[in-house]
Amino acid sequence: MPHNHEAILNHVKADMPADEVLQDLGDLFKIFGDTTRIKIMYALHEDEMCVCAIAELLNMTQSAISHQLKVLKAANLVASRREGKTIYYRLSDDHVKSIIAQGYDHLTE
Amino acid sequence: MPHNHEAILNHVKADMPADEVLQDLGDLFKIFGDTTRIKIMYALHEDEMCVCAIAELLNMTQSAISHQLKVLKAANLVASRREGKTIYYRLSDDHVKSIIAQGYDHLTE
DNA sequence: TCATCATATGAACACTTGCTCATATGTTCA
DNA sequence: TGAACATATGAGCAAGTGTTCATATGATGA
Repeated sequence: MPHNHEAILNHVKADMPADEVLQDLGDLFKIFGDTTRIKIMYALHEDEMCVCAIAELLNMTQSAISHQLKVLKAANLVASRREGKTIYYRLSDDHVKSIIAQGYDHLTE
Repeated sequence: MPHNHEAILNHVKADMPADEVLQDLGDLFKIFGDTTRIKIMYALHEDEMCVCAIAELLNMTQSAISHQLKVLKAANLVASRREGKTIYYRLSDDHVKSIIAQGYDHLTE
């Protein structure tokens, strides 16, 4: 007969967050899981930047950057302000920096 | 004429990690960007578990779990030990917990 | 109001990804 | 050695994702 895990399962189940929370967590990290978005967030690390500057920095299309900024904004990872024709993007809070830093730590060990 | 970003670009470029590092960072977070893997890591949060227990907990195929454990192991996020026929998996370091915790913080604000 | 710059958006396509199914590997015990 | 259990693996497929291309929206200044 297959072995039994009743004890462990009951214990772990009790500590498990709701499915919805875990789904949201996955969705959040999915956003960090793309090099272009990582680069954008890194670029905004110290200062705000306009869309075309980011595009020039990453040597990518304005459209591609704009699409990604939309994703980042929807996840509350970046915020923006308009100044004339130009729109400046910045990181919306410090979690971005901490998350990336933790990831970096894991890599460099 | 389009506006100029020379100053900002030079500044940001200097602080930008190598492309390879950013690629690795993206690849790492990509692994956190899946609900099944998040659940597995959460399940291992406190204690090691064998494959079939995880499968039972998540109500998923043994094969599906095994495939994901392989991904997690390749990224050094989990480690395993054999005990007879059973193989127990555990988190390989504390970064997993910190990364998930940071993500959780971002969500609950 | 018209031309130009800055950004956003939608459709389409190539590429990736996670699961399933079938099967292989590895271990134990009789 | 063979049967049963635990896990791993490979191929295949449906669903998701990031970029491009064309075009739309919005703002400025002449």
